Amino acid sequence: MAGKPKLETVAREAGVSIATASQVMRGAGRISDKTRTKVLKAAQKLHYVPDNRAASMRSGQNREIGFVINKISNPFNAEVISGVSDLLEADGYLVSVLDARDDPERQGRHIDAFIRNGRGGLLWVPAEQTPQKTFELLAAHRIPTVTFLRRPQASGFDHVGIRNAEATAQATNHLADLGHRHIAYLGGEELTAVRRERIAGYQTVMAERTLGTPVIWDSNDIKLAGMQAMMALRAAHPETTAVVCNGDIVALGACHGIRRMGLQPGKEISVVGFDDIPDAAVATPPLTTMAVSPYQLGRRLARVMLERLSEPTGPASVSEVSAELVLRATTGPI
Amino acid sequence: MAGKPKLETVAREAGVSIATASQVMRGAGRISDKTRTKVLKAAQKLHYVPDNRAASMRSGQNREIGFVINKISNPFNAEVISGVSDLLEADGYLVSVLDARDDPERQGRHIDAFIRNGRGGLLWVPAEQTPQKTFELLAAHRIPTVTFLRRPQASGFDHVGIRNAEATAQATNHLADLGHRHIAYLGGEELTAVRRERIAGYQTVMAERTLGTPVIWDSNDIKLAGMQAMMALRAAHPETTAVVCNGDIVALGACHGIRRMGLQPGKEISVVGFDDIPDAAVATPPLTTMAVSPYQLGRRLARVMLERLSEPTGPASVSEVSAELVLRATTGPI
DNA sequence: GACAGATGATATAACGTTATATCACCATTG
DNA sequence: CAATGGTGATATAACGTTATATCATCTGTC
Repeated sequence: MAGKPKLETVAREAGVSIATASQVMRGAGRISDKTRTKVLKAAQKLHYVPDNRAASMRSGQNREIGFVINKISNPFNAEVISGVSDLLEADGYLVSVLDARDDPERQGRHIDAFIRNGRGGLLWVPAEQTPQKTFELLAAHRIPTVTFLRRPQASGFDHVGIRNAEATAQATNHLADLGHRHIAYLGGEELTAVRRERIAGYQTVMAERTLGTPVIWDSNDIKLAGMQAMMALRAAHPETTAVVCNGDIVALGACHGIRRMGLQPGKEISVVGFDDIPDAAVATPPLTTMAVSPYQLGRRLARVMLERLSEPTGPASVSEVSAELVLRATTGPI
Repeated sequence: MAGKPKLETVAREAGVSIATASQVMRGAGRISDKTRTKVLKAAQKLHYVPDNRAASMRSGQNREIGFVINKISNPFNAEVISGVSDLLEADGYLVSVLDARDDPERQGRHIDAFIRNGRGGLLWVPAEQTPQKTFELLAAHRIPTVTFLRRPQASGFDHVGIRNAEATAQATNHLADLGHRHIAYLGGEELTAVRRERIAGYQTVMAERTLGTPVIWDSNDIKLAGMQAMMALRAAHPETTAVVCNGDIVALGACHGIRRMGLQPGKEISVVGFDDIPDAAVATPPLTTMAVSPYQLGRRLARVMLERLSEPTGPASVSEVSAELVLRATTGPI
């Protein structure tokens, strides 16, 4: 029971060469049934666990996939992770998650470590303000990379995302159809790529249907902030009767704020969320929202990665998924 | 711009030996300032990134820490992860998260891959029904391991957890002090180690203060289930005027259920949660709960890991943190 | 029975680092 | 001036795999 058993230990125990033991362990080459079982028995007896570092270094292959994400606690992300790992694990890959918390510096460290360790592929929601350098690094090292949600400011990367503009346009149209004219956009803080797209969809409809002047109101992505922002927005623009929100968390906060003001979400003020997080359906009142199935999105992301891995040199693909309007109780006629 | 630059490429560019380049890169050995800058310049020019696999294989060191967890979306866990990585990253470690989703088989695969890749240390919330084999594997490979929250059924592992029995006893006492006698325990499904401890604390107080007969009611750990469970519990035991919950999510669901029945949380029925997740403070009404700072808990966890890493052979330590009763609006006199 | 072609096993050189030992050189000292 | 000791650089052998080439041995065929 001295040091860890290695291939050599197993080979000696089974009375074969290292090369043979190696071939048995990974089911390659031509090996007779007799020696195969001999080696497997020896490996089992010694509790042999192969060293992936040596293997991946020599073979240039690594079935470890990293997923760099920016808010691990977001239930939407959690579902995406489930979808991603279910599909990739079925193919023998392992997915490990790194939370960059939207800090480009932390993200840089993570990606650096990722390259250092010769991982097999990277799934990545690029942080806002990601320096060009990071993209170049990944390209230079030819790391199979699929960006997610946030379309990178660099070309040559596969991408899976949501049709954001289309979705908020649909939400705004829904509210306009109900008779609302003073519709505000609530949530988000900086002009992230995603938010820019969503705001664009909202503004297009506001202009096309000649509704009230667009109002865009910032809010941090937590419930409490959403509540305060809703109250401040209403104070500044009392004519507002509906809000399109940047996300469900803010939307739920907004509903809370509406009740705080003695009004009812879906009556005096209508609210549409985005994401359809689990809480949306059980909130009081249940939230009308733009839904994309995060689990399915995760599976799509995994599928794109598998394609990239099997065809490392093919052209970059971009696939975008439509969101669906889920009608619940927070929207109603004016 | 052919293959990836390696130490040899850098050394040649700088006109020194590989050994010298290696020493410069990791700041070891005796190197003159002149050659140091020469090598660093060459490395920068070539965009050299060291290969950690080779380094860790040779040196036997790896500053990658894995965190195997069971519900990545739980905001409590997310905060723990923040605390853990903040502390460990400051020491040059990298934390990657694997979600086992309480499936011992998936967990086994993750830990297996972890060992294969020779990671530096493991932070681990053992899944329920973790086979003894998994513990033995970790012990045999001498992986620095710290278990978290769930005390393992094996000895020799460092552990960081919460004083569960003490906490639920405090919650129950609080309700009893307010005059409640028929207090139920709501939430959880199987007799997990954590839940067993919490129920024990509840039962002890129920017996010591000769309150009503203890009622334990199962519920899945999602809001909707908590709501339904509360309504079913009340139907079966109409005398119940207070519930101690297994977690905040169930507690929030329970409050929802109470309102559904036309009653008010904190008036007709009191509710105490557990965890103090962000939503607890902003719910209507704000939730009384047993709080442990997950961020601080994460830092504690990281500190124990650092100690273990610096002292691989020391005796196993167990440290448990007390929870604190946070009074909000869901508890009141009978 | 000589030869081709399978079949099964093996020797050996990588993969890219780091640790150890060694070496050349120069300055100091008695 | 020989002996000592410090400084800066290097050669070399690991670390544990896998890929390639090679080598016996056996089977069947003419």
